[in-house]
Amino acid sequence: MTRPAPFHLPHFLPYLLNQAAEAASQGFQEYYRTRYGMLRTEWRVLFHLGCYGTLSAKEICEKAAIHKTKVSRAVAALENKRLLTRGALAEDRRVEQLDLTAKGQAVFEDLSAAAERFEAELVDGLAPDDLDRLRDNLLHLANLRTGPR
Amino acid sequence: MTRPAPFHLPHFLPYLLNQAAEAASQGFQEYYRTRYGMLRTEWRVLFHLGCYGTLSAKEICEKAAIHKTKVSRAVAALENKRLLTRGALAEDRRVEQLDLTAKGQAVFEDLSAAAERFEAELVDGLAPDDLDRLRDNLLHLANLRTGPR
DNA sequence: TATTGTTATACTCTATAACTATA
DNA sequence: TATAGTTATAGAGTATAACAATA
Repeated sequence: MTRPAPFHLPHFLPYLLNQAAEAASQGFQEYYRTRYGMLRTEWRVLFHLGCYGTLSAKEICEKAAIHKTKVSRAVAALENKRLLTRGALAEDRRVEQLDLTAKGQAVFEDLSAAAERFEAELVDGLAPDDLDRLRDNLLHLANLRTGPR
Repeated sequence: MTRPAPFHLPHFLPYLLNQAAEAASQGFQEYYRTRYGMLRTEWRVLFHLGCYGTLSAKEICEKAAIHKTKVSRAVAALENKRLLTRGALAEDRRVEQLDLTAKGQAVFEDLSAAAERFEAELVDGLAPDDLDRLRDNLLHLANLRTGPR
């Protein structure tokens, strides 16, 4: 009688990645939620503008692999909080140029400093060499599929 | 004038982990959803019973770090699909022993074979040595926090 | 009183289709 | 016709509190 090789759940990459992602996001999530009442897509949009400067919604969609409906709602929420402004683009009036306000910039700076602190905690137990490889490998996995989100 | 070090979003571990986890889960998720109409917590519960044998709901909660309300609903769904049975425990009648039915076992075997195939695709571009380290590092990150879920 | 498990509820997240306006 | 962005809606995921039954 043949028995199938036993499946070892804790080694299954999609499972392991989800557990690690949830654990790693926890602290930062609580920070931006309680401190600024922001949701996940909101901080992501804010960080894209903070890191890359002026962008259109579509450019954020492409860079972050987030669906346009999610970006649209996040932009509206950030606008209500006075963290960004929309500017018209003369050449193409369908496009809106998004920019952080001074307040948005300040929030970005606080959040990115917090992000650095959380990350420092996370990588505390990892060898620097491991960390580089980890990032490379995660990036490789993330890019295996580039679909709508 | 001092400028803060620029924050590099694609290197931020919680972000990178989430992108990788989503991309990696995609294929398998579609498989168990379209083929068996199962949800995320359902396959996780099924796999715990398939991998470890008879368990109580509480034991699944602890092993998988899933909140008891989610496990409760997943167990009810799997029971409706005739994939598991509940048995009373004589010593403590609050506890229910959960076991896969023959059908549940068959589904587990099909899904775990599918999981192996998806994982093989994922790790295709990784050096075997990298993969071991990756698993170790992910496990380390996942265990930094063990909270309710 | 504490524990196992269920139910109710609300909020966040995701996915899709239909829409407006501009091109 | 196609593109940028919005709105509506439903389904999935998460979190919490209140509850029943048993210990």
